[in-house]
Amino acid sequence: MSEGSEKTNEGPVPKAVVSRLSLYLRELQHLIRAGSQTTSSNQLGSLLGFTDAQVRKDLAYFGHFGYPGIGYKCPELIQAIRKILGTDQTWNVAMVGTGNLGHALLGYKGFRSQNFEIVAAFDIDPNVVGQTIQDVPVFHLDDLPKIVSERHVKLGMIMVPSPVAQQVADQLVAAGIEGIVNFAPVTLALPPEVSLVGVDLAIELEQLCFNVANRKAKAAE
Amino acid sequence: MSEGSEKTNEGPVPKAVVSRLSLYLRELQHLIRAGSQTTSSNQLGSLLGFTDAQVRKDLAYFGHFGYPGIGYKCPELIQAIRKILGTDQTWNVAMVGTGNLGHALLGYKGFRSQNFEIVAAFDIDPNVVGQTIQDVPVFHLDDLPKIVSERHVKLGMIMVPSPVAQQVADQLVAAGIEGIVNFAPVTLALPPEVSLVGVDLAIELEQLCFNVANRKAKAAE
DNA sequence: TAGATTGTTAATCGATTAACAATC
DNA sequence: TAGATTGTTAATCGATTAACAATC
Repeated sequence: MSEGSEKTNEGPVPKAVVSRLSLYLRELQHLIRAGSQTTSSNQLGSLLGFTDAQVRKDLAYFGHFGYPGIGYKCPELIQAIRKILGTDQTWNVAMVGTGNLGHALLGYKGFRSQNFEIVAAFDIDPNVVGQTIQDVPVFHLDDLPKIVSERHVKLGMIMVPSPVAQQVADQLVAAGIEGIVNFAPVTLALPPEVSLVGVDLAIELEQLCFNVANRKAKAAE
Repeated sequence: MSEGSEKTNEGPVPKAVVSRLSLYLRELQHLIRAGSQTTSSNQLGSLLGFTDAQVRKDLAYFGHFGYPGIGYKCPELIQAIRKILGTDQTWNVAMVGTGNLGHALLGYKGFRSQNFEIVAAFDIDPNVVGQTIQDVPVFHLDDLPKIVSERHVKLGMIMVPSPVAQQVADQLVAAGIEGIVNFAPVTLALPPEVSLVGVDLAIELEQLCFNVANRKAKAAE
């Protein structure tokens, strides 16, 4: 087995590389389900629309995972990428806001299968506090610091209305959360040591819009 | 008023520029709500974590929207960006899949406020077909081509389980849809003339994970 | 062996930033 | 006028791709 632990490439890892790593992982999991035990940078790249060189370069940031002449062994590479991303262990997640979207996401199976576990939800509505949604207990927002500390929660998801998103973010940070996924369509100001990913559904549609509206211009180029 | 219609910069517009355009728009809308009638590339950039040069360069792809010595007039720039993105007119959207997540998104207010209207939902479950969810009628998937054509639907959202996502995508394409937001955690193969945006919630958490796990290494750089 | 494929270097390409004349 | 800020060019920086020796 190739020893992949030594990082061959110095310097910070570009954000784009890390996001492709997640795509490689997802694709490898599909390949395994489809019965492939082995793949290549060419196959992996083609499936995702990247060049083979890109795939190899991305992986080379973190070590040597392939076999010249052979390619990559799917289960092995999956394990390697999981370790790089940190998802070889389970991460506890807190969700703040149990409205339509939060409620729905509490039942989403896709998290646990990638080693994320929503261990607590938070709200201020007395009608939901104390309840259980999809086996997840709902606490009052005031209990956030206590639960985060007790359950070693490092990641949080913000599913509250925009006007209160920043204040909820501040509370998450104060409670010791280290990374936040924000679904509210606002820009959050956070200390630099806290990581942030924003998901704005209207913006995703806008991007599509631009492409569709400029489709013909694009085709003509 | 500055005439911003002539594109000053030739060639295709980078994807990153278009996505920042959406952020500028969102920020401008906040500024207006906060009472600002005017802003500058410096202010807009600072709020979002970009340089002022980046903001001006991005806008320069599409025209001259600012006033030297003054800055940008918020309402005017909002209108200009809307026009660039194509969201100065309403886009009809079809949603396929009315499970937890689809159901929740049918009630999401953030779409209409940016000029997107979900005019129809689709499913194959006889228990939901014929119903109305949040004022949106649910049709059988077989009716997709008819409704897409009748209602001039150009955009679709895939909210079905992963195993059927590709086949639903094919049906959307066959029905004449021109852009798709895919929430299923799979890579879709689409003809090049159809635009695709993928939203994978587990991947968003993975990105966070990597940053948190490498937080100390990053801080030391 | 011949064919396939890796890891890595060098070349290319594209995107960001700095700087500044023009403008208000 | 002096101060502020744009649009744009040139310089810098970083990311992608091509190419190939090394390996199986």
